Amino acid sequence: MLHLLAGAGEAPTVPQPMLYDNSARSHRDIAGPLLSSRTIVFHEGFARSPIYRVVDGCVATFQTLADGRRQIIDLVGPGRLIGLGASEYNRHSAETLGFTRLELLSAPLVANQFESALTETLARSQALAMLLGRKTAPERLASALLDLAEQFGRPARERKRGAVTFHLYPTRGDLADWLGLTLETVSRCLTRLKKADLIDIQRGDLVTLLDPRQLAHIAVGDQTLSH
Amino acid sequence: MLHLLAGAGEAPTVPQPMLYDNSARSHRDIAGPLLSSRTIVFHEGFARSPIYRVVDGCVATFQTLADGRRQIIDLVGPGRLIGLGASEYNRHSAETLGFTRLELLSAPLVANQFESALTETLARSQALAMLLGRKTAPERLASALLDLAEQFGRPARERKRGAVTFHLYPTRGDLADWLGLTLETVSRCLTRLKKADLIDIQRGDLVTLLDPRQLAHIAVGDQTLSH
DNA sequence: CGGAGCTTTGACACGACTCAACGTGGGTGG
DNA sequence: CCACCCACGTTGAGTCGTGTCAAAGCTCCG
Repeated sequence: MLHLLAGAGEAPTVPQPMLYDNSARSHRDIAGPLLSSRTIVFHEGFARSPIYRVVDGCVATFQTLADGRRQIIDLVGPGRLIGLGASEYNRHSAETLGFTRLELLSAPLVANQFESALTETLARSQALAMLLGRKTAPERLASALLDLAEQFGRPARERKRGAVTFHLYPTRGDLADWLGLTLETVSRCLTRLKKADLIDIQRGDLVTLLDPRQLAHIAVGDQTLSH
Repeated sequence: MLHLLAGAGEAPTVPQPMLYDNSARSHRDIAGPLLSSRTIVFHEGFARSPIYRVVDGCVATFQTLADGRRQIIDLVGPGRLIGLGASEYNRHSAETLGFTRLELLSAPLVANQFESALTETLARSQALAMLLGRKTAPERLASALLDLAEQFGRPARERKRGAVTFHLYPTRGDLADWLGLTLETVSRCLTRLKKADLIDIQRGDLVTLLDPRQLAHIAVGDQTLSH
């Protein structure tokens, strides 16, 4: 089920914060409505959205081709901003990947961190280009898991080799659309990573990186993954 | 032969414009030395470079993996800026792809257009991610040629269907590193585009787009290219 | 118990890569 | 001035990684 949060058709000169959540229509808080999974925050080509900070949860930003092919540009976790690269209209869409709380940033608050946030977003986008253009499927998965661990991870109870555990917001299909692969290839690579004892997945969405250092080696091609 | 332009090892707090060109060492002009092909302007991981405007020619920005795999992040033509996404150190390298004239931008000059230039760079980087993650080889080539025409093109003498001609700065290998392909695949796709009468290539580096509209259809997958 | 949505696994196909040979054009030095 | 060289480009044959299509397995939840 898809909910809409912001972005009517026309472009107000001053972007208007128009927050409402169909699934819980009582919410009108500027501060932070709780959005359910698969809520569209803003839509590519629509009037520029205001800028939000992800307080909790996960947001995917993505572009879509006419025939339905989708490329996820970034997965955004707590603390980071969404709605950045827009000009008059949004350059991409944004969708929540789980229960997510956003915080609307006021103009002065934004100005403060605008440049550094934009620079970081650019750096991540360029790292993604490197990944998409030149890395193999296992390298992409290793890179992705390390990134997610950094954004969503808490140190695991098991202290072995700095293991990290995190909640996996994206589905296999989301990961595929992020990493330029298919759902099946993502699944197969995760299986290989499990069999190599580099990761563990419990209950489908709880991931533990058992050996981040080795994953990092795989991520940059210093080491290959067996079949 | 590789020339070095900027970026010693250590990081000065205030980035120092240190322009010199080994191939013509008399140049010390801040205004605009003429750089020969394959000159490194700044290097990934080195102290942050100042920001330049490309006056004439072409600059490639790229990242490299330890094993030599290279991903070109952007090809930058006249009027656009390089050196943008850097923090304390450069996030990528930059190299000229032909005789190129740069202009050093002073701090106030930069501030003026910093945000819009950064936003445009981000938009281009995200478009590249879409291309790398989800487009086929012919679609990538069509997209690339249209982009280059916009940056380097002058309307061709022949007025047929809005044909455009431009000087092709990148080699087949450069295009491959930009589009996430191999040199051979790029060559084969260009041959197919020629045989379909969509483009023409004279003297190896002068490209004419004979039917930009149809190329645009191919670029977004609305139409496929015969073999 | 049954169904929906997501995941896993297998068999097969195909696009892009690899390896290799050959062609072409511009520059250099004998 | 020509022969040679070198970098770049083209083309072909065969391989391989990833995509496609299909079936079956989980897990949650009504």
